Amino acid sequence: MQRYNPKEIEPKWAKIWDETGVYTTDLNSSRPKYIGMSMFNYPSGAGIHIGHAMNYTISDVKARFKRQQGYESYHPVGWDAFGLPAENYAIKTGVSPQESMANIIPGYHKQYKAMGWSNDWEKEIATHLPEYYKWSQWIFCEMYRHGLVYQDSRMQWWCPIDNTVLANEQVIDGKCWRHDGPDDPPVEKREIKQWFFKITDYADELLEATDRLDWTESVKLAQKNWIGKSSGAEIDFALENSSKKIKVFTTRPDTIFGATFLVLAPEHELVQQITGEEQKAEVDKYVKAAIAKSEVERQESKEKTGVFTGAYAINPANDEKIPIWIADYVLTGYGTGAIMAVPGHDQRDNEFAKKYDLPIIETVEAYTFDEENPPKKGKPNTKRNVAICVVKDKEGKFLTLKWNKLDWHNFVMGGVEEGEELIKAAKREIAEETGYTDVEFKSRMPFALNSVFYAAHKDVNRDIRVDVLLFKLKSDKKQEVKLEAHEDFEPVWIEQSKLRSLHPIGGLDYIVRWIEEGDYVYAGEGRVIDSGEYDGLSTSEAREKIVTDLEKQGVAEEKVNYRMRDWSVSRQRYWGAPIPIIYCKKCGPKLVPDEDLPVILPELTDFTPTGDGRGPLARAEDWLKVDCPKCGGPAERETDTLDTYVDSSFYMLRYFDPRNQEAIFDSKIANKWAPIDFYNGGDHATAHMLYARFVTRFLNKIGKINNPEPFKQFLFNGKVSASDGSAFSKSKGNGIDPLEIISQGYGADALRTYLMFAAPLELGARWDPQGVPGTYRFLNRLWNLVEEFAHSKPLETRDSAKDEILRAAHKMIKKVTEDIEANRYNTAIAAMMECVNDFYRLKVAEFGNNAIWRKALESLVACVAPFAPFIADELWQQLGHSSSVHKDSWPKWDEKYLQADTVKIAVQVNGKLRAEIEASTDATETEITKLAKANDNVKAHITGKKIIKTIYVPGKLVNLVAQ
RNA sequence: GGGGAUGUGGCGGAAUUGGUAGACGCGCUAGCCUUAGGAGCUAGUGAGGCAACUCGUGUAGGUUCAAGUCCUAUCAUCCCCACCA
Repeated sequence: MQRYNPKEIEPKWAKIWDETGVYTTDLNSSRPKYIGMSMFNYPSGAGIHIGHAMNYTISDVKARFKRQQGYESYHPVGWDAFGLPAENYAIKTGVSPQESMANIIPGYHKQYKAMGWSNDWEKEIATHLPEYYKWSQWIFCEMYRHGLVYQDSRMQWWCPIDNTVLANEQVIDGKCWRHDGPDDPPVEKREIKQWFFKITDYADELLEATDRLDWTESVKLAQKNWIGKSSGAEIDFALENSSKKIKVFTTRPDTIFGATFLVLAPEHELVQQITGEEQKAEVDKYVKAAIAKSEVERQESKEKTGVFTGAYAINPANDEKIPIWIADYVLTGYGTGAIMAVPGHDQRDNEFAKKYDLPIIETVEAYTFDEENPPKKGKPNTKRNVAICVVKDKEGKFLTLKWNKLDWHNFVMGGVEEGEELIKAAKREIAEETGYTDVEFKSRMPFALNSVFYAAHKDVNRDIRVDVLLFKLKSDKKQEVKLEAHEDFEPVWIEQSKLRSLHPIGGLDYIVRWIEEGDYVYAGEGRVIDSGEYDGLSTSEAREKIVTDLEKQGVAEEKVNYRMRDWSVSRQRYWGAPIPIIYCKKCGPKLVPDEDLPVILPELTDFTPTGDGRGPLARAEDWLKVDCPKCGGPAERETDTLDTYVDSSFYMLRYFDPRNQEAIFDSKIANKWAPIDFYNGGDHATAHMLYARFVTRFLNKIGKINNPEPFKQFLFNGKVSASDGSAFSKSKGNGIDPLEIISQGYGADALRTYLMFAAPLELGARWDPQGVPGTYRFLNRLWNLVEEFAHSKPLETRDSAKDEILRAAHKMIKKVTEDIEANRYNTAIAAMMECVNDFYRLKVAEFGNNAIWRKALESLVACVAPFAPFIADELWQQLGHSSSVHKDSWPKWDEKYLQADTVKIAVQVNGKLRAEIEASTDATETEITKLAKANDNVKAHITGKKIIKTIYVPGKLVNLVAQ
């Protein structure tokens, strides 16, 4: 018998797999296809880390599982080779990125193979090779030809260290993603001319299709938020004494009667024109300061600031004259860069109005609904005004009424008579019901509550309007309380913290929030008031009607806005695909003709950015000078390179046809292989995924591919964290090197199995130094089991434990098959461990070379194979196979073996477990109940009691309800 | 501020439709065995109690014959977005 020695068998099998090409995919195979992959790797000098080990093992297990099931399974591999780290390394050391990639990537080959990942190396891709980035450039051209590319000057994030433009997502907490240390400077803004992809043209369809994706829910949500669709209207506000107008975007046109001022972003184009002489100095100062500030600094100061322009606009809804302010809480890049401020129903406008003493008008009342007593159809409606009287004493306690026989405990409240003044009515109620007479009115909740409900005692629908008033108890002075016969209640003072436990009337939540927070801007839906002809409408009705009416006057239109901006693809850097554009003085910017693609990135010796906004490519003078493709005159190439997200937005499709020199891919092959069946990763869940979807949709539109979505299933897996729960980081030096774990003697199999076993994939494993030894022990037990079997004597007699062996094996097959399918790898491994334990227990009775044991062990080895491929192939061979376990070996389970003769039934008395009985599988309810009652312990608990109910759950439990 | 997720032994985590809480692994305890190893095998391991039994899934209520699971409130941790009108 041999001992389990991963150090010996793993390199052996890696070599065999390499030589025999087990993982080479036939893209034209007639088998059903399966393609599973993880986000491709950025090659760095450091080699793979534990996070890579996690990510690629997840997709590898999936691909191997399908390969064993008979699919033509494809686990592609590639390198996201362009990007800043290699370039910065070049700046530092003078080693060109081309050279460092050539040094680094072969090292990765060895590491990937040592991890046992079943990649198809024949189809390897790398984004920095001209044969690949030709297609990055081609996509740029194709988008250009379809009107999806434009050039514009924009204020852009600028990293003062790298001297380059940054994308929004590369700015983290106000600093460059690569320089986010405490001593690093914040990012700046600079105006730069750059190329954009019009992804916003696809915003709606990207959003609309998101719901149907089989993706991790949180990622879908992040995509939706990123797109950030909001529907509303653009409304023109005419300027007073001028023909000019200001266009605002709002999602709440229903609140237009509450719009008491306008606010423009400091960068708004009209600011200069409308500012009055008197205000000019101050406005200029404010605008200058706002522009100089980075957006991050603006966000840091939470306090709203702004200045009055001196100009007025006319509210088109009511012709009121309202002042125009500028403030930096209004962003220039969203909507029209101008808003109508509704301080009555918007938190931000409210803060601003309070600070600068601008009028606040409420035009929306809350509408609440009593779900327990919905209005009944056909009953008359009776309207009523009601006051809720919140009385607070000196100790901060609140006066409530508690009914003695009813389930009712709440504030003092009562009807307001016709023509009666609200505060007077409230005081009267307080005095009548509680006796307190010395109360002082403090404030009224800024919006009323409306509710329609069925009042059973009067058999009518009540339509009530509730005002909430706060009073202060000045003294304990009381009058005599004369209660009517049905009024059986008493006043109770309660703490503020107990307010939420009052009887749940509709709107209680608003009232408590108003009491707790002092002021509370109601931004919800409801009923419109003080809005002229629209009074009484619901906010959604008013929204529609107001926009329609304003549209008729030609001053409004419905409008959808997206938070998402167009995709800036220009980078002032060297290490990327050159943007295929030629600038001609005569003809302007022209595309490089397709036949001249790729535009090869020239070799340089100096990689530092020029610092003038142009990238290092400006230094390649020979390369720079070129003839204009249109007029043939002297021209210059674009010196910007493409954002690396462009390269990674289509790589998954390039895998379908990686060597094609004539096209990005052959549509026939792509249509067979798309979409990617399984994709996973622990980063880039928003931007990369959205860009990949955008580009795929584009290729679908131009007829290159049938499926508009690239990824059928996406699993956003968790990261591996250190044993104390913190993240691994270079600076802490607490990283785990997968190759070191392997070379320590545990092997890749034990490492892979541990990573997949430690936690659900979405959660991410926590590194436990004892974890790999644990899965190693499991593999070792499996090894010894098979070895012992292989060396055992033939067992002629029928196996006495046959049924149990088969049941253990088939239970395991079922669980593992279903769990891998559903991405529950941790419980799949647990099932295999359980099976090994079962086999150890069973082999005590009888173990030897017969068909049953052989079959059982074979299925176990096959199920282990996706997780621990090396040991599986070795043991598969031990079991007498000459072909690899990694193809067409997946076992099937048979339900008939899963049935046992007897089942254990739990017996409860009043819901408490009292016994466990064994009954035959086909026993009837009566038989089982009888058996249960016969149990001694059960007897002890039911004697002297009457069994009033028996609940029987077939095959599981009996619950005797005794009294 | 907004949105989302998660709270279960000493630890990582299991638990279809509500139906025996703690699968599996780590750690720990005891015993066995031996080529004395980073080994293997067997048994035990939520808490309290001699026991019957009682308590137990962040906290407080509720629904139910029965709640980790459903409802209400609340606390904590983590992640994402962050003045988007």
